[in-house]
Amino acid sequence: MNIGEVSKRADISSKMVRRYEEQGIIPKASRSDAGYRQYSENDVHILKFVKRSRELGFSMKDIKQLVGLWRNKGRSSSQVKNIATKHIDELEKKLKETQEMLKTLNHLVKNCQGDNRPDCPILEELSCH
Amino acid sequence: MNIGEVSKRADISSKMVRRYEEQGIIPKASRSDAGYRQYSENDVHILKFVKRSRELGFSMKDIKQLVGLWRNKGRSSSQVKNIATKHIDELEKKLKETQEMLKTLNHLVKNCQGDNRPDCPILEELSCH
DNA sequence: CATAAACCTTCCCCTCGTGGCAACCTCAAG
DNA sequence: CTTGAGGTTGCCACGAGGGGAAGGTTTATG
Repeated sequence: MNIGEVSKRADISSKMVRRYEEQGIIPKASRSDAGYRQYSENDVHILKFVKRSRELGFSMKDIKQLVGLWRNKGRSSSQVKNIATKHIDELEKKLKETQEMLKTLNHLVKNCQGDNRPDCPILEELSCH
Repeated sequence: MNIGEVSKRADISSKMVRRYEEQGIIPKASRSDAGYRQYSENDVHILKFVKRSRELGFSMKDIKQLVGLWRNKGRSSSQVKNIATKHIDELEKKLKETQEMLKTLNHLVKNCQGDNRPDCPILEELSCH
């Protein structure tokens, strides 16, 4: 299987498949006589794992570890849980920050007429704080 | 006022003050004989405006427009409101995405023992989907 | 058989907001 | 006069990609 095929199957751009290989997240692909990367079903499986992990917001650093643990049958589930828990903490922090921003922004927008006049409480707030 | 002073007053690194100037977000500072950038109270004010806008998550592109509108007395508040509303929409989208991730992650972590055994529903989910 | 389209390779630059470092210049105090 | 603090420019890095050039390969078609 060439990179285009594996890319379609895992729904990851060829570009990123090459990059993941560089970063050691997926094993180095063997090459055809012409130097084309060759992939197996197993590679598709790994790439889907990576994709799903990205969808859950894990960083590439985390994913590298997760793939390692996934392939290591002697892992302990606590290692995986630690990575996930740390990630949850970070996401919750971001969530709170975003909620704070939204709270302020919604309040500002509600008080802005949005007409042709220049008076604008949004600019007021941004300038005075 | 030199860049270090204005940087302290607005709580923005000197680096970023120079960068904002490059990007045309703040006016080009005049220079002393030695080539040092010179700032006024007004510049501090603009930089604080930028800082506050960043804290509300606006992009630099948005901020450039906001600063322009702020300084333009002939603006209409609808222009400002449009920028803010678009930003709110984007933040809400991100918020939902983060909440979705957290929902899944919390569910997974709850079902993971986190012990010395290799069995791990987190890896299961990541690999099978 | 030749040619064109589709595919692969590596390499470099762009994003966005920021930090760090190097090399060099200037200013104020001891 | 020297020293240290602070200024100047310029380049490189992050993370997670995207875009595209320049060139080699494969495959289908006239």
